Amino acid sequence: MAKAGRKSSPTKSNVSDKYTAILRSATKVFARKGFFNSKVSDIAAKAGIADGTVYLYFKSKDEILHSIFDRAMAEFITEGRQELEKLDDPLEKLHKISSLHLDRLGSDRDLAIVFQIELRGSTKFMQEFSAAGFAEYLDVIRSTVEEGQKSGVFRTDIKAVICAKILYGSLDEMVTNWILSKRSYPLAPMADEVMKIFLGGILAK
Amino acid sequence: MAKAGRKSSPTKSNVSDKYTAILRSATKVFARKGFFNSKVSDIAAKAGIADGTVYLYFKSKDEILHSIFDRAMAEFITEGRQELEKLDDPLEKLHKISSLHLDRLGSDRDLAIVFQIELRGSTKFMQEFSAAGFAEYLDVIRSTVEEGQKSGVFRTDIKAVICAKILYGSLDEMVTNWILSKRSYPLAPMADEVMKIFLGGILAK
DNA sequence: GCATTATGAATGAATCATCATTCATTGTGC
DNA sequence: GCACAATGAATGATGATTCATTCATAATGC
Repeated sequence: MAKAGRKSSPTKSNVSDKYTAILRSATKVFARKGFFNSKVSDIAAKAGIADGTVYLYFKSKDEILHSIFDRAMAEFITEGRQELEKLDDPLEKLHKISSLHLDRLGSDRDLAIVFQIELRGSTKFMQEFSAAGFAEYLDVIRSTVEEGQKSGVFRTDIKAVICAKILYGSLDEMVTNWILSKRSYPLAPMADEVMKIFLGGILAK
Repeated sequence: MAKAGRKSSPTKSNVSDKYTAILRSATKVFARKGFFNSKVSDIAAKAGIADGTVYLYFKSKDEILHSIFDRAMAEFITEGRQELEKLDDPLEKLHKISSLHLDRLGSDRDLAIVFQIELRGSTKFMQEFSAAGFAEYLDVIRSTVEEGQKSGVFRTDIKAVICAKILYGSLDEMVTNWILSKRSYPLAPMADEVMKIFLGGILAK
């Protein structure tokens, strides 16, 4: 049973069509049931294809999760770097990082769930994740902070690595909370709130 | 084959002995291989008992994970409240929260791994977690911040909930990083670093 | 004290369900 | 009618859970 009639499409398109259909479908299924509770047949069903077809595009269930991550992360980092290059002020850069982070995950709840929850569901993935994109991401923040310290905008009596972890941790927590919350609210605006505190601290002057 | 001779032990002790032995062993196994990749037989083996015995103490593998969490969280919250009652200054309270948080997890790596990684490995657990102790924990932080706002120590132009999430997120990130890092360093001292930034922000004056 | 029986904790082999993965078969475009 | 994509039923492995059985100890009767 095909999803919907599309037989006529003259382009031989569907080659990579199906690839992304599987990724999309898998993201939804993983988000809803968790990686280990998701059956490959669920993914296939939601993508409107047969179980076996999945294996024409992916070597294993694991590889699907990896691909979801690799794609999203690569895209995110690339786009991020581009945006950052346009800016000079380290302060503006940090702002941009925050809003990109929340924008991106805030606009795709399923992807956000896979990132926040499933990707961490095993130390195995975590370590691969950690080795790959994550460290890189933290490093972008860190070096931005250092820039700001050199230029005198930021305090120099604190360690840039710690700052980076704190900012990342704060954003991350915003996302996790947003995912778990029953109320639905826009995530992106939280960037300002986070920055307000991250920059100025919570002490009264 | 019994583990080792112990026939002579006169106390009938072992009743709850085995219960905690299983919990301890499970914490190790879960930490090392992840919940879904851990076999009940691994847990039993490490605890030095037969597979079936596990089911005399726990209804299911799930229940083991739950118990690990329930125990640790209850203990943590109780101890935390006690410590906080001794203090008046909201600022000191936040400090105490941070160091308790990092102390506790920093002194039991396996438990930390289960908390940071495994517990979040499924939205199911996450939501239960969220409903139970986690919300409560966040709330302790939030109300402490509010206290400080009323007494004038903290800025009033920021939302206490956000502050709470930021502090929690920051601590959480410190723990996660510590777990994933190959270098081993003491976690607890990070509390000061976090507080320095959380309180004062990163902007130069 | 000694033999005899009862208890229930502990065992671990067997059961049973669940899926990831494969592959013989069918369909399709050229 | 070929080359290749897609199918989905069958396969095989895995591992949680069960349960008939063992056995150390305790209780009882003498």
